[in-house]
Amino acid sequence: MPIVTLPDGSQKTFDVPLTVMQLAESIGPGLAKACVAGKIDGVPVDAADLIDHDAEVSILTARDEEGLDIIRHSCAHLIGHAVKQLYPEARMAIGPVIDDGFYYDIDFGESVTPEDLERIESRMKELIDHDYDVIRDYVDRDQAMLEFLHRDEPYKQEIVREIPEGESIRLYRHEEYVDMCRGPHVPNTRHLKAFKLTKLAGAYWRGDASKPMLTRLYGTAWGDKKALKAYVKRLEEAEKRDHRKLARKMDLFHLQEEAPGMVFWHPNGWTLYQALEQYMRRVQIDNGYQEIKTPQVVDLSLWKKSGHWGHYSELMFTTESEKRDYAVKPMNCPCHVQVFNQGLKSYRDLPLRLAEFGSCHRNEPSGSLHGLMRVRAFTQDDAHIFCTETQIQSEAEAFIALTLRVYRELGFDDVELKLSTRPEGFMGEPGLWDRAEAGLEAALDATGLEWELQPGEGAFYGPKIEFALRDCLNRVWQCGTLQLDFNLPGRLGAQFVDEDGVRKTPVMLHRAILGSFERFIGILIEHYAGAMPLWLAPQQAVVLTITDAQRDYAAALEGRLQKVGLRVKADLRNEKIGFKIREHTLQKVPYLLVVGDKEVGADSVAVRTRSGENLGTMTVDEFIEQVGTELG
RNA sequence: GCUCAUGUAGCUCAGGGGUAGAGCACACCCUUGGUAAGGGUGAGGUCGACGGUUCAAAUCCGUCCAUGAGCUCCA
Repeated sequence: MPIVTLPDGSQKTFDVPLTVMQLAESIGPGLAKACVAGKIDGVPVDAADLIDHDAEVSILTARDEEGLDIIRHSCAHLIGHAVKQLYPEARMAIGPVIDDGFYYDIDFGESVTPEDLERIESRMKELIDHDYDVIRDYVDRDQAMLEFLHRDEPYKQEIVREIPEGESIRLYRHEEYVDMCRGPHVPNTRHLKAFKLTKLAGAYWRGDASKPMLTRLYGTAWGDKKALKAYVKRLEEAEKRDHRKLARKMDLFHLQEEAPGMVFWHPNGWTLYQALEQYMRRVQIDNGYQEIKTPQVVDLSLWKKSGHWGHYSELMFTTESEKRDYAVKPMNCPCHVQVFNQGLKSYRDLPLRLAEFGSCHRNEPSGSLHGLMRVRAFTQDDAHIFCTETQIQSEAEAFIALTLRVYRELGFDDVELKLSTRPEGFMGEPGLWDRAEAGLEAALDATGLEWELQPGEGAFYGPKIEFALRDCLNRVWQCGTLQLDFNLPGRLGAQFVDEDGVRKTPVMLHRAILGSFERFIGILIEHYAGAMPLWLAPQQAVVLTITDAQRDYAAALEGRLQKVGLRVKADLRNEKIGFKIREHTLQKVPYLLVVGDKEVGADSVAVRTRSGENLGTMTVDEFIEQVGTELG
């Protein structure tokens, strides 16, 4: 006699246990039709699952985020159904849900082309039109193993083997195809009509590069075709923000074959870069950092001593001269320790904060290069803080606060914070790690923001905090970082004389706010879709003449505005004003200053913004004052 | 590094076994026009590189390089 409590608080009493679907039917035929699954006391269940006790039950439909995920998950199974019909030799691995969609990793035993993807999608659509019911079976481990032995599915067998004995396993039958899954899944394929296979790629089995590479088929699925269409449209719009495309349009930088992963900055891009660097320099000076500069090329012996050669020799550029081997620096830390090591340091010198806009080279794997986001030559806004163990906490707190402030000022409120703690085989005494990790946790909690714990992901020499931002396609990129280091100072002989007169080894904090200028600028471009804030815009204003009669006035105005520090150019070309406005609007120049005979006579400009807003006519002094206020 | 795809004019792209095409950009001329593309003429290409097949390769095949998507990696 289950009493069912619905999400709106109403209750229904039934004489006998009933399925979720039967409950939906009792509420209304529309809901039954839309029902993809349910939740009993918060636990997602199949529509075919039984409600046999008093419970809070909700019906999931495509309108619920969870309902959508179920549709996506079922689409993955549908891939399996179609693939096994078309490619009986294919071996199915795993097919989970991801943001906006799903994928399936499959071992086809042959290469798969985009044409195959179309074929598979067509077959999936045919199968959907069967409107067949998805049948769910509960089996034990032996039965599941038998099923996948019969079907010769080695990857599924491997998964079954890892499921604890005695646990009930759910099999989902799609006509002749069977998949194994925690579920829940849709009761019928008619719920899967709004899907699309989007791309195909390679992916290692178990995410392990030493294991076979499988073919991953990606897809997206939605509650209805309208939502699918809107998603595709959204994606297209997002791709227009791609920093590589905008860089070409705005003439910011380029990359070319002869220097893969290394940036050729153009005047516009370098202006933006410089504006950002000046800003960061100011931030560092105001926060107790001292700027230094260290060599690009350093004898290999230092990299051996620091341990980097042992770990990263493959990824380092090397050179040789007069029978000495050198490496192009892949990071700044060992050099900063050299600066610290000059002269005997006292505890009174700590914390000592050394900053460098450090140019580094890493020979990243060719396949990982990605526009400005992943390059081989980059400049970090790097700094190392040498301090005592007791200073770690306050330094970490100050750094996190500073980083979040900088991000806010650059327009980012949505930052992903992660804490990575000790891995297996960590170095140093456990007590030190305990205190350090607790300190970082407390510092993160103090921000009041959500953060993610990544247990075991820290470096062997210390825990770390990461600050990550997202690009136009929602891909996550690590930017800021704070990394504790209990190893390097000792290795490279850094010492200070403590209060008690004893020489001790300082703790070192590696930290960067932007991470690298390259990556951060890439993120900035996509974040603003090229329309940079006034202070970062390569060109802040442009003077547009209507006819040649205003050439002298425009040229003089250009000089006058440059003199007050604005980045301004005059466009004196013999073109129609509409043409010039279009061009500079597309270039995302914040202010377009139109001058015709009327303005010449009144020492004024007609101001239009890149967003198309007409601010009307104002005197040149008024304009200067206005942008001065805006720039702060 | 791995899987798949792509590489043709400065850019965006079409074409495709018989030695190249469009739009925009560029140059020159006309036009002097008040808020998102005025008109005309012209110049511009070893079709990513190197091999192979062929009477003939930009086109077909192979290798390499770069780029894109994803995987792995990222001190």
